[in-house]
Amino acid sequence: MEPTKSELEILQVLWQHGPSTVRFVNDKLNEEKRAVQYSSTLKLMQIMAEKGIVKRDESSMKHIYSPAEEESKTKNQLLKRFVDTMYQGSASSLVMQLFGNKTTSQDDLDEIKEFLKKLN
Amino acid sequence: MEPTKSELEILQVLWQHGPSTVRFVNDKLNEEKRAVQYSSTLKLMQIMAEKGIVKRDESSMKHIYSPAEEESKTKNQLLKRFVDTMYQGSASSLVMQLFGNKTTSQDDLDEIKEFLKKLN
DNA sequence: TTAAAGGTAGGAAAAATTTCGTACGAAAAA
DNA sequence: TTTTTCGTACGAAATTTTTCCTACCTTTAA
Repeated sequence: MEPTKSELEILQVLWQHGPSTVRFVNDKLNEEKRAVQYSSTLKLMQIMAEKGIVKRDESSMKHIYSPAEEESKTKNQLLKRFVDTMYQGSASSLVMQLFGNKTTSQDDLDEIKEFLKKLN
Repeated sequence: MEPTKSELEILQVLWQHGPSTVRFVNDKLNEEKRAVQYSSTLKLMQIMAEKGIVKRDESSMKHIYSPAEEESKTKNQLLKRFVDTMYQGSASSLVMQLFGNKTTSQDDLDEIKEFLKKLN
């Protein structure tokens, strides 16, 4: 299923820090993103559990949440959807746009070239 | 400002077909996307005009709507936001993901390699 | 000149998403 | 033991986004 914007923020935290409690996620959101009440984050994560976006380990009192799907799988899906809607499915169009963009750094370019070299 | 999902659909039509009437956009949406009432599309486009996402030529009875910003500018913004939220701003991560993605066609990959070669 | 077709405006409702107050239980500290 | 702290559950409200009904005007066709 499609994570919403806020749900994606929570997934980011889980991807970055591994399985976490609501408290931990909420702290990270407040540190890194914006002020949000504990009960809001809790509610959202409960909803995500219902939807099957995250799994929940209830064995201890502090429930531990983790992503239901592989990070790469979810990101691939979202990337594909983005390419489809924005570039009619043409990945190369996206890349050209990316590097026509002045804000994309030389470092990024170098990194990709390195990556491509290894690919052959 | 941030176009919503539905607003983006409308922008697509305007980008693809140039300045258009509500009727035309609504027809395209129904052909290409999903069933939607004329008055819904009208309302949305009115809102987009208020927000300044599109401009409106009211000189004739049939108002003509056109994107307020260049297609490439808007897409760049959205792409940048996508890279920032999904890949911590690392464009190279995105491209690597693209190459790992089975849904990206070989032709696309070749084209991207070609493009990157020419870049330096 | 009247009827029909096609246009805009605007409000209200519906749906989706997000936020948070409050109740209540368990654990930890006093 | 009592109080305080920290956790979940749940409902409801707020906000944002989307949909569409209806009124009313203009143009076109009969």
